Amino acid sequence: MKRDNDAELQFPDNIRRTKQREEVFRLLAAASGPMSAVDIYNQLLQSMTDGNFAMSTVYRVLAVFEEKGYVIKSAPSGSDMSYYEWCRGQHRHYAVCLKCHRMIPLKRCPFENAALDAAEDFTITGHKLELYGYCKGCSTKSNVYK
Amino acid sequence: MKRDNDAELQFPDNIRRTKQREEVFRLLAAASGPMSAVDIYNQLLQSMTDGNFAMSTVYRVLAVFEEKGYVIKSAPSGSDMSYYEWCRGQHRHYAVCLKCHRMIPLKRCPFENAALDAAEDFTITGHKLELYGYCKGCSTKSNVYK
DNA sequence: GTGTAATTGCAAATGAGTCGCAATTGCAGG
DNA sequence: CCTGCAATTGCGACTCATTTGCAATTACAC
Repeated sequence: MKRDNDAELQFPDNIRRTKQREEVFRLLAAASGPMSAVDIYNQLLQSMTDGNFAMSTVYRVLAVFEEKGYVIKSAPSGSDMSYYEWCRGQHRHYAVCLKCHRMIPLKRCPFENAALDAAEDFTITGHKLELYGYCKGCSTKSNVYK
Repeated sequence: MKRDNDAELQFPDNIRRTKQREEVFRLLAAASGPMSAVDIYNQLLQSMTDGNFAMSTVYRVLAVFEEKGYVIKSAPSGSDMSYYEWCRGQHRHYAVCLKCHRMIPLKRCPFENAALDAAEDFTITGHKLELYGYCKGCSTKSNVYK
């Protein structure tokens, strides 16, 4: 009965604890899928009746989490903003609904199993794949470019 | 010797011809990969010593091309802007360099051939896959949601 | 407790992309 | 070739997600 991404997520101990960061962590840990910064901000405004929360703080907290490798930032085409997800180990793919923009996690990575039956009840009309890494020039030279 | 995406690209005949559209078409047809609107704008400024070119025109021309299905718009994560590519038939995947952001076309679609050896001389450190389509709710209801 | 560096709130800046509007241009029909 | 009107363009102002400068606040080691 215990899902493997439920209650066992802990606030990372190599990151300075602040109320704001704990709140963002709490939301991301409880979320079923990626959230936008605005999503997070709005939910934060509701749950916090005391201190204020600045939008810029949300972005900065997310940036720290991402930099430390706890959060994955992604920007599905069709949406003009980024989505953030607490990283739970195994890499994930999503089926993005063209209409409501919901991101539905795939049951498994299609590269391991080409069946592509994706999530249940999802009509696939297209897909997008991007590989990341370094091209010949960039993998030999050091990190100079921009 | 004749590459299949070389000289045989024609300006579409179901689109009104203007100097600006022809120029954008010329650039995209000559490009080896996707270009950003800013790329296009800058190259246009150089090659055209006569009339002026507005950034908004570039966006509008690209929008028309995309709407008619001649151009594919994409936004690789890590870059905060969109890239446009003249559509040459078969769908394409790219290896995106994390450093210089160049988009290098894959020799074939990894879904057809899982080898994933990608372009030559490219070190893959990760990949991103997105499926597009409609979730259960959206595929049954009509197009109301935003 | 105290001090200091890290973090935050705020407000202003940025930058890609969009939009309204008046001036220009493509092109169908004479 | 000329005319007229709808489509297209240039311009500048605008939007909106995200970033940044700075002064005030806060976490946490000593």
